[in-house]
Amino acid sequence: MAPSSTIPIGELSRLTGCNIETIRYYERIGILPAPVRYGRFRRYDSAGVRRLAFVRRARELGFPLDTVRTLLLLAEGGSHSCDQVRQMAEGQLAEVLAKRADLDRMAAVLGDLVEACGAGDAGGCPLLEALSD
Amino acid sequence: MAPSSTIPIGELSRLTGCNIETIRYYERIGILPAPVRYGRFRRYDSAGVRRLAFVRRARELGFPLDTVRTLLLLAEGGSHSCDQVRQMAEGQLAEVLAKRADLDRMAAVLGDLVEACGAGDAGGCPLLEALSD
DNA sequence: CTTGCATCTGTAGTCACTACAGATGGTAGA
DNA sequence: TCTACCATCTGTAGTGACTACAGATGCAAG
Repeated sequence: MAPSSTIPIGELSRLTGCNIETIRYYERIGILPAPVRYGRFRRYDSAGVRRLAFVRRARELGFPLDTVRTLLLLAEGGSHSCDQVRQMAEGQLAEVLAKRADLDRMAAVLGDLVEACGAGDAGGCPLLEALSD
Repeated sequence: MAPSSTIPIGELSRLTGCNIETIRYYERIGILPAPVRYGRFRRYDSAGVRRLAFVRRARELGFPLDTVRTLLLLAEGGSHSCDQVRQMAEGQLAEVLAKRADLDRMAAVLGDLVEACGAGDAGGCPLLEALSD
């Protein structure tokens, strides 16, 4: 019944797809609590796996680690503050959309330049000329 | 007729929209050559302005500084190697498209979660639950 | 017995800046 | 003349989120 911490860091890494170095890094900066040790070795339980999986999923959505910290607190403390969570998600969505708009612009310009470059121009490379203005 | 280096770093910054600290940083890492000095003060000429503008434009397309270095060399040395330039641009375009695809996925998930969160759920925050799996 | 594996600690490197602290020199106003 | 302000200078450290190493330790299998 007890969580029985038996999972070594390598297996945690495999289970979550998170680099071992990254796991230790998360511990160092307080995203993950220091786990039980047997001798020098970290051992994790299922709660540890769940916590790291949570972090990974939040990171995959682009939430910065500071926000992940807050999300973890809210997830722990019961979800009374759905409003706050939604606000953070909306902020993150706005970030993502802004970055996507940037990338769209870059892709459009790059696409044009690659095309112009392909249409073998006499004299100079149109891409370099575009950058030189 | 001589380039007559009279532009101080502050004006170069204004002309190119590039932060002063960034200009000095570019100099330190060899992206920009060390300019003429009058006393301790850097003075730039129009060639310096053009070079930095080139760098800025390349950076706006997301080219990493190492690639910008190469582009500068190619732009200087006459544009014999349009092929190489096009290859770099294609690589960069692929990067941009891949990142955009990532952001699309994030935006889709975040959009769904924000929406679910908005539809006031009884019990728990659907967003936190989704992260907790 | 030694080879290999997993783990450990601690530090430094990545990328592209950005932010200071503290010094210097010149001009302009009171 | 004093002082306030401005731009510039050098050098170092901080950012975010890792990643990469060096070098030690301990255990089990061949």
